[in-house]
Amino acid sequence: MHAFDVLGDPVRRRILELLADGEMSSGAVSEVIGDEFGISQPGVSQHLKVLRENGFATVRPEGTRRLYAVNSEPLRDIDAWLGQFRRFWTPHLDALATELARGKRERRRREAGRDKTAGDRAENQARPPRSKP
Amino acid sequence: MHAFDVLGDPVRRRILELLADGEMSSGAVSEVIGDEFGISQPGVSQHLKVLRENGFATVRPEGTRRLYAVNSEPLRDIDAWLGQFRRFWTPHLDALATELARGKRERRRREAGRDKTAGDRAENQARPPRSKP
DNA sequence: CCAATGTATAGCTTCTTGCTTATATAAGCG
DNA sequence: CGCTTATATAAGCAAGAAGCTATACATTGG
Repeated sequence: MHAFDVLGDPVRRRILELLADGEMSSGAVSEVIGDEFGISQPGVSQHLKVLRENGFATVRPEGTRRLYAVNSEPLRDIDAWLGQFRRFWTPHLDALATELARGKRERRRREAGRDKTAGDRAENQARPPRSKP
Repeated sequence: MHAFDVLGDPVRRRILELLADGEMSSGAVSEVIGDEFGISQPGVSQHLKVLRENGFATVRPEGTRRLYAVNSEPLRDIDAWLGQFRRFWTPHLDALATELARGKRERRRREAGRDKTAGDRAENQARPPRSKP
């Protein structure tokens, strides 16, 4: 199962949010999730299993309980994947300068007289700014 | 459909990667994807529809073709959600200092003599570093 | 050892999704 | 115009995922 599939489920996302505040027992998670989403203990347990098996969470037995905690590695992978798009909303300063000086004007010219469509969006024309100019 | 579900599919992720290099016609995308994943033109078209309807891509008709481009907003949303976990792998400097001075030693003491288990992972004990100490 | 508590697994059902083939729409060209 | 090319939609099917109930396993306290 791919990392993105794991995060595709709202219950699992919520569980991770809970774990982000520190370790939590399976039971404690079940209670909150059961409350918020109305699903049974086995249901939650299965989600925990998915998180576990895909490296999003680690477990530590403590007596009869099982304490879950976030493991961030897969999240970091996702972050890395996202990295290749990050330039779309955090352009480098020089790229931004180029944008302002050249792109916008040119774009505006092309659009003159047309009605407002999706074509307005910056990334529609944006070529990737070279990383090392 | 949630943003994470959209990215759950490898074909859609790949399409976004293609679009990240600039606009591409539906047909061009279909060709590459069909090649790489062995799926039909309608199959690709449906994926493009999902990307479109969920705001990951915009379309611009040009003659008989349809040019697709990345729209980064939903990606930014994902990036934002990921933000609440980013501290796990990029601790603030002051938090890092605290870590080094206090956490590590304490942790090591607690672990002394135990066998190597999942408990070794930093985030297992990690409480969220206060954002503004 | 037994019962109680905490947690996980099994087996089943239902809903969703990602394909496929076939067909519709739409623009360009002779 | 009608044909071709580019793209989208429709309908149907198969696989997988998420939920449920019932049950098994494990630790602990009496």
